[in-house]
Amino acid sequence: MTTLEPGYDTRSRILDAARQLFAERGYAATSLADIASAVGLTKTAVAYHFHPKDRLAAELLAPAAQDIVALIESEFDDEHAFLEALVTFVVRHRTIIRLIMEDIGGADSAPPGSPGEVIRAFRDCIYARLAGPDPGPAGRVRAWAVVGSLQYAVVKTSDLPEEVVREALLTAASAAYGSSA
Amino acid sequence: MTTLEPGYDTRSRILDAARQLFAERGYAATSLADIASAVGLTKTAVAYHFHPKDRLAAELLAPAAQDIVALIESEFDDEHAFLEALVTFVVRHRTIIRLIMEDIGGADSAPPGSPGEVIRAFRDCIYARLAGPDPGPAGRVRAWAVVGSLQYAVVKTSDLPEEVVREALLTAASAAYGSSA
DNA sequence: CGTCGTTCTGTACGGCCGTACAGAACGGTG
DNA sequence: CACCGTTCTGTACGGCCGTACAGAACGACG
Repeated sequence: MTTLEPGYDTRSRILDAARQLFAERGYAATSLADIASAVGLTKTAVAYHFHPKDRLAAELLAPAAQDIVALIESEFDDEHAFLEALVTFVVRHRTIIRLIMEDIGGADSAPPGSPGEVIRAFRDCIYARLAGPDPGPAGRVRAWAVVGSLQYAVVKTSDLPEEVVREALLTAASAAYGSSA
Repeated sequence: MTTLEPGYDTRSRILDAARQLFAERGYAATSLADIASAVGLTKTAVAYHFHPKDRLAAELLAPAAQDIVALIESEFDDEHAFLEALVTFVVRHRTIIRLIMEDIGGADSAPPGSPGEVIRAFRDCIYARLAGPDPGPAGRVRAWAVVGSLQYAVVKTSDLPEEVVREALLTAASAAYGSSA
């Protein structure tokens, strides 16, 4: 490990390939062999670096962790301020947003304390803030519509520059969010 | 088959269970054994009624087929009229909308002429109409946001009455869609 | 009663998955 | 040179998946 350039490290190359494949096909639909062939290795080589498959997801999710806790612990005076922070978060971590929104923690209950548990709590918290306390049917529909718009828009436009997506998404989401009145 | 009550037919019970499980977990994540245990049968019994697993999806998708072709072939003078028709379609077939939007036809290319091919063409057509001809970055983001809001809102509020969801969703989606100006 | 079609069970197969483990290649260090 | 940790290969295992096939149960029909 004389050359410490992180971009050419095998671990980093695996992480990059995994991030892209997870974003395209989802976590469960991407096998270790898929990732391995994308990097030019065997699946056992990938498994050597990331022992359970979960570690791959965990390592990809790690950079977003602080932003997650910042998002759920901060208080926002304006509802629009929260939405803006949420959009910023989603756009910044758009390459792994599918892992957060869909893949990690499906119907099966992960053991308590696992990353899946944390992610689910995060999602519930986001939804609760969007829907507000004791939401009516229209409020529920509206909150889920905002969540869906964030995820889809961000995942399907990964080729666009971050700032462009952020701007357009903020406009669309805040319009949908404020459509109750 | 003396008693022709369709509600108590085994085929119908399998279809109902499959529709619910597909909506909750997705197509690929639901095994024949899951469906079988939900109905109280073995997976081979389910496979007897629906020989390839695809037929299950095909049979669930069939009722929406005419609405699909009606939606992509009709001309709408107003953009808002198209959006209203789209919302109506999505809400009416909300129990299978996940199959259409996500599951059928992922990255792997289905053989031409298969249901997956038709579904993908349908999705592309919907997106093209939402995004308009030669869409800019903001237009792309906005179109995908609308698609995502439709799917999420409809899937996550399956317990609410259809008309309520339709009303609220139409408001939210049209607000997001018309947010360009 | 004998035969048939329908419906379901039991068993088994091949394929893909994640994982485990032994060992080869190789540069660094004594 | 001898030793060692790191990195990767090859092989193999168990588990779950969809599927195939033989046969039991059973009502319908002659």
